[in-house]
Amino acid sequence: MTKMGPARRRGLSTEVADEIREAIFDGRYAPGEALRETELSEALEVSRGPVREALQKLEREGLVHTEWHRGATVTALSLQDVAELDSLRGALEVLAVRRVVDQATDADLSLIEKTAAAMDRADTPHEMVRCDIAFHDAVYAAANHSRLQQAWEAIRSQVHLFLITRVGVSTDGYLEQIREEHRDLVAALRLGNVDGALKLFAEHRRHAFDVLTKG
Amino acid sequence: MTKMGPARRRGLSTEVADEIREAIFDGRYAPGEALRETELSEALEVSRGPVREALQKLEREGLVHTEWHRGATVTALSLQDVAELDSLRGALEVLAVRRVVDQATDADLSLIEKTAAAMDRADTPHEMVRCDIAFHDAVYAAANHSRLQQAWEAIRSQVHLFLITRVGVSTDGYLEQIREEHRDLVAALRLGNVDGALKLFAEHRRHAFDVLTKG
DNA sequence: GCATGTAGGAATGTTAACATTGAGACAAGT
DNA sequence: ACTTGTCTCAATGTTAACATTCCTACATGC
Repeated sequence: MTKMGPARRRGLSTEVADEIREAIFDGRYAPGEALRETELSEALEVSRGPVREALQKLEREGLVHTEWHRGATVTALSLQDVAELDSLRGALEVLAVRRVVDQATDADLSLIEKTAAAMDRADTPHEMVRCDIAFHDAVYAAANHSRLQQAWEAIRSQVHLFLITRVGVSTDGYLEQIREEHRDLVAALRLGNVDGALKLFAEHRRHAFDVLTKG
Repeated sequence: MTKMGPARRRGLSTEVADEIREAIFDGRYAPGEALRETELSEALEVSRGPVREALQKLEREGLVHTEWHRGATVTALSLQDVAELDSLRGALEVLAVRRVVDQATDADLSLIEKTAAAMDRADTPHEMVRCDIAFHDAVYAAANHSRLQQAWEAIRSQVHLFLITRVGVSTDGYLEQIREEHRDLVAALRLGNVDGALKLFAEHRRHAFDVLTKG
């Protein structure tokens, strides 16, 4: 255990980015909609400088798309986009799971377990999506690989967006099924069985992906 | 063949980023050195706005590291950093090679071949590094996967940096050896043998990595 | 009617001035 | 000698005004 963590300031652009990101996840900005700098700067009561930096940050998360002198629009994921997310996520998770099984500490695994347990207290699909993402965050954190984590963060928000759209076609037993899946994932990681864990993670992704292609 | 490509403007920040990137690769800024906004804006004769955006862009490439109110410094790669680059690159290349073998067009393969052939005209190690990077660029481009390409771009400059440092410990037959390796890689992709190609790419990475750990 | 040309306006790109922060130097106290 | 407090100043964070670009609507010509 470290006695203290870093106490760095965050800056306005970071907070602005957080605000906008939440607004998008809440549906206050729909996919394809324009994010005007002037509008945002007035609403958040900051100048356009930090807003521009925030939009750049969101662009590198793939949440918005910007073009020269045309401003930013909320990303609208096509079927091909979702397929790309699925395959890239697969490549990253293989590495992540391998490292977790190989070298994760008991404290790391406990943290992952905690995020899985938090799903029991989620009663809305939106809450569940947050927990799902938090779970994978914990897995990548346990992998102890800063660049891998960075690569995950570059698609994290897009996966979040995708999972939210999936909520629209979710069935009744959906919440409980997700909870069970994650319990299995944790168990596999605890056991240290690489192949088994990889298989379960692959199935987990497949379930998420299939719902969209079939629905 | 497309008759015309997009004709988009680039903006100052993009050009500033290019300038700084080249300066770093040329060694005009050493790893660990500070990149002052005021200094850059005066040297490039632009205001600090575009410089800030450029530095943000370079940060997402991992070429510089910035902290709150402390400015940007050129990334200094530790041994662990290089190990991270190696493993992440491996995960990405597996996906890339699979897709290239599966679905690359003949035109794509020709482009890859061209970059490998360009190595014959490279006589300095620095030139060779450029060609090496260009080769892998072509592979990722042929994979036809925008997010995979983006993930590669997030570590591309760091790999470039790493390969440049390797130049310092290169032996005599180094240039010709690299050329031969890439000829083999192209041949494997042409043949469409996934496992063979994957193995060769893994060896290629291993060669680069070993030189540093042993040297 | 369709294509082309041309203002008008709104949004982004860029700049320069102002505000805030942090690192180093130096002095005083213990 | 080592710590602690203060000061200074240079660099970054933020702001608001200015310049440029693009989209829209309307007019013009065929």
